[in-house]
Amino acid sequence: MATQKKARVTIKDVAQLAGVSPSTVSFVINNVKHQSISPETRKRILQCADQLGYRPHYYASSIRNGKSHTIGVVTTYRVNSMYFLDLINGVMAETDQEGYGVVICPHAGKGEGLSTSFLDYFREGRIDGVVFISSAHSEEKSHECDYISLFRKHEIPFSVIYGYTDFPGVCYANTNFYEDGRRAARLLISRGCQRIGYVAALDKDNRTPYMPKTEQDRIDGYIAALREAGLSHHLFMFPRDFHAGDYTALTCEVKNLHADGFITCWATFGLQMLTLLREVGQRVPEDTRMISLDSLPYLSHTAPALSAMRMPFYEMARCGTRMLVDQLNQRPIDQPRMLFDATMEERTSTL
Amino acid sequence: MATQKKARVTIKDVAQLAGVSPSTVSFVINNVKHQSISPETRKRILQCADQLGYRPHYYASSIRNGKSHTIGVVTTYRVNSMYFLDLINGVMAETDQEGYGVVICPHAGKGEGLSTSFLDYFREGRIDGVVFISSAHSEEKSHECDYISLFRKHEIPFSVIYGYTDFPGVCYANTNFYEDGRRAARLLISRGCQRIGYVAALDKDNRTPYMPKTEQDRIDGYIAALREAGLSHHLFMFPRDFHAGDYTALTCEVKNLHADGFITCWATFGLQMLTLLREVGQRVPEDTRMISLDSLPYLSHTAPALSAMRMPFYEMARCGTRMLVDQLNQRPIDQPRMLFDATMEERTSTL
DNA sequence: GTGAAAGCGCTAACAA
DNA sequence: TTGTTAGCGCTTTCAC
Repeated sequence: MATQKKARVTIKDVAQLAGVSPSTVSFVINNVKHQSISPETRKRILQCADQLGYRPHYYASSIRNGKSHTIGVVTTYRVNSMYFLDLINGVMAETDQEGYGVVICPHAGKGEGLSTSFLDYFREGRIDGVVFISSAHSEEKSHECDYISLFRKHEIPFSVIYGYTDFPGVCYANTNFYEDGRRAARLLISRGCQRIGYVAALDKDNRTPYMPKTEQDRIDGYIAALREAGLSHHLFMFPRDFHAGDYTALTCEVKNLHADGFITCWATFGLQMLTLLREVGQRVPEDTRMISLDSLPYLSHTAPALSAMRMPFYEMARCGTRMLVDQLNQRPIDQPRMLFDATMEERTSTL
Repeated sequence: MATQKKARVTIKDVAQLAGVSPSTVSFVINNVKHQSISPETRKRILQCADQLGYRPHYYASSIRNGKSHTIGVVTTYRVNSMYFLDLINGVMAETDQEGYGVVICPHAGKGEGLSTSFLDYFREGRIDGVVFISSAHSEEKSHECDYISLFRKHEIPFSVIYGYTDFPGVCYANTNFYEDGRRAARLLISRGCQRIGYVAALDKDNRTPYMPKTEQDRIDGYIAALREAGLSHHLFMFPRDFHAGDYTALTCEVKNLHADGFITCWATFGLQMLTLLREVGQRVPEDTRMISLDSLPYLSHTAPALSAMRMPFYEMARCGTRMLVDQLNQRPIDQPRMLFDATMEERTSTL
């Protein structure tokens, strides 16, 4: 005779083995308050459950108490940004602790426009709420609003991570862009820099400045720090991937400034600037110091190693997730608008 | 009076609106074979469902037919490797198509040792099977076996991605390390290189060679390519992050070889080698060409831009997921041992 | 071609 | 302190 298909161990099996009713087992397993259980019974039940390797069927209990105990992660962009690693880790750190599950709501189709898979997930009872990962520093301005109105229309609990809108009653876990710019500038100043340039980006058309509010915030912070120190500011707008094209004009610009410090809006710009400075014979950090306002995972291996501000994605994700879970459990949220600072990763380029 | 809490739309609601019984709705929604439904009824039901925004409760149907229609992703390491992005995208590309959900089985605790959260997930009926993401190229040798025996012991369907074991009856989606080494070498040869060095890594102790089977495979491929071309091989063993310490000895070694081409086992090594070569006055790619056997994001911004082999994590994940889903649906698996080639990302350093 | 009813595994109000 | 029982929303056999 063939091996019997190993059947699921149910609450009934445990009840039978322990000689009690299923409900008693349920009470014990779930540690129900206001339900007294004699110590012996409790112990016996726990033992039996253990012995049989019993685990409550997640879906069955979910269906009964009307909560999936799972949250959905919704992203505006496809899941290919490096930030996503920190984000997912942050989300999971919090959900693990709270006994929630996580599912990533997939981007239907090619990925343009807003993806509404979360809506199906919600209506199918697979998620109780959404951690919405926005994209404060990118162009897709309008989408955050669209998503938020969808959440509201369908009464889906949610929190926003890395967002740029500012709706009352909505929970945000954001980055403190102003402080990032300010701290980077202060670091350079503390290293003795006097002429500090800020390298920002042109838009994809290589003409108009790429200036979302977040970038403006950083620049404001940079300017504020310089002003405090009695220094004047110098703003450059460089095309993306300028190193791929002809950038002699930019080289002149940079030379003319005689800067002894640079802040770049992105690490990719920082890398390109390092090359540019080497080409014009300026040593980093001896002649010119440099720090970028976001980070990459291998900056310690560039030459010189590029200092950077690591964006606080892990922290934002934890916080945003916690706020969502608090909502789901009707716990009060003390501070619905949280700002996180980047972490300074100081390396050779600012020593 | 307060707004009524918006209740879930159930199959009963649809049935009522359409003037039929719940079972009929179920038949229509699930497109049940061998159950004839009059065209008018079908149409009416579909309309009503649409009108009410009905979506079947995922958990309720799962519980009825005994499948969660969800697969778990289990990783040996914590979710911080950059590979994870490609992996998760690959997994989801396949699951979306098949109507499966994905959950990431979290690493309990600090992350040492094997994490058994997947076991609970399985017993709780939250996942039907596991896509196991191993770590062929890392030290945690023993774990893959441990995981596999656990899967088997608990009769959990699974497939292995990026694995190094070779159990009969197990589905693998792996990288073709031998070919990677061979192709990299052939590229350099085709560019005219005659003296090609391979830079491998020492273990974390900085003494013993770090030589998992996968690394040996690459080196074998490299040697084979050189032999085909009548060239001899030159193997270096460098400590990790050698650039952080005193590496004058290594510099001499490199100089003495008078190499005109280098293959590095990792991109981080490639970056460090670029710096080292610049320091000894060798131009890349004019004097010496270089390619690394794994990739990093934004390598196009290093100077010179580093050529690399992008590991086929996306492809492996898709394939491994497909094999798992096939298992779950008792579909035959034509080829349980799949090998994928890396993608050549040619940049300045090998031009 | 359609409906009634049992039951998946679990929870919670109510009885005992 | 414990057991009985009626569902949660859905599927599926069987009867009509």
